[in-house]
Amino acid sequence: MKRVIVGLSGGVDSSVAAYVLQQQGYEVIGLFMKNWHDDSVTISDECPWLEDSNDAMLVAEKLGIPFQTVDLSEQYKERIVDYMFKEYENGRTPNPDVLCNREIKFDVFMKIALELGADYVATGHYCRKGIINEGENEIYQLLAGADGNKDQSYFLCQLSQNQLAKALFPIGELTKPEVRKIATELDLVTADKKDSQGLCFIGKVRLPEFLQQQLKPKEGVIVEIDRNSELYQNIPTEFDSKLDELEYLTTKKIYAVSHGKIVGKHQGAHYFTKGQRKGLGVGGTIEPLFVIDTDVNENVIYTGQSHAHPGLFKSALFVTNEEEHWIREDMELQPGQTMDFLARIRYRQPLQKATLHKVESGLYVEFEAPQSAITEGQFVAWYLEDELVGSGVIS
RNA sequence: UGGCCCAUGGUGUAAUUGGCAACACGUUGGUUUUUGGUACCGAAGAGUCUAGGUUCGAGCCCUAGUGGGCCAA
Repeated sequence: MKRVIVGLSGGVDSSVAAYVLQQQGYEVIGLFMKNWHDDSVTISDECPWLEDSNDAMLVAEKLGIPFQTVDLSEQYKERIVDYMFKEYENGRTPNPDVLCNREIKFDVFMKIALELGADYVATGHYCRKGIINEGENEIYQLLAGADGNKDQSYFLCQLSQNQLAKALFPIGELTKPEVRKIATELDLVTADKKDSQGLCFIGKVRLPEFLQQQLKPKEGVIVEIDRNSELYQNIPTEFDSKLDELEYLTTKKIYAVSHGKIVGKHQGAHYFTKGQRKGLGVGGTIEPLFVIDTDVNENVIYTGQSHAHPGLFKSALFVTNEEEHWIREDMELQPGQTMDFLARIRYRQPLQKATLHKVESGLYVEFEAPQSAITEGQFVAWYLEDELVGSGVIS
């Protein structure tokens, strides 16, 4: 009998995942990871992890499976929280949950599970795993969950073949309503529990307050750039080569205070991200103001009116070699190669038609339609049909 | 110094040319969402610069003051 260790989070999804594994004939062990215990930055819910671990235990009891708890908060702090601060400090916007899966759940946690004699590690993610038999080898695929509304493959976009080899996603074929129904029929305590939101393990936090632990507030100006600014005029349409065009499309606009007018003040440019609307505190405009760029060196925030402001859109992005990742190693493009994919730059975004251009220095992702708020530090993930083929950090 | 114009919620504007102040943005609460962000729904904010006056009744009219802008010299 194969042994599976399932990461019980204290939510419905992982509860049902454990049950499904049981039904499939695995020897199931539940393991709860505690990754955070500083509730000073969370919003409400005095001690969320305590309640979660208790729920996880009750579910394990109900299913009659062994249950243990591991404390990974030290590793979480080193690998996720520190990374977050570093990225924000550099004016980028990190995606801690993608990293959490790569570094914690499918690395630290997975190693612990394997040491405990597990053959597989399972989680309650809405995604599926496919296997292609290639002679003696198996190639693993990361596929979108059957529930198109909950598909969480994006958050697993940084997994490797080795990690995928040992992973199981028991609820990937189910929809959220089906999962809830099963939990209700089994009378699990988590059946009606609200879906988790916000930072995985930390929960909902007020980000500026959280960041202020390390990034000190610093007053700066907010500048509004007119949508008809000359910065957006005279767009070349002819290029000597495709590479020139891609380079042009991914070049960042260099804004200066003199390009617009000062409309307000902020307490730190690194607390803001591209595409952000709330929190600027600047009123009096006909249409809402969105952040189109932040300059953490000069500590200036550039904004523009309306979600259709030209400063918000770009039709291509670049990923450096170091930050390019292929789940399907066998499909990795070689310099000079080009291929059409479907891509998204944030969770739950409808897939967009895009073309990947591989060059010596990295990878260009060119979208058919211009995308709003392509943000440095976030992940772009590319798909073929419902298979996530690769991903990278936007630079 | 003379002349002209303006003064409304946090911000920008509106109010059938006298009948108890509207809209947008912002703020805030919630919903959606295992990142940031977005989107959606709701709420709270002014009694109209100050002091007088006309009127049944004034943000809208009159007088003075205060503050700001413009032209002239």
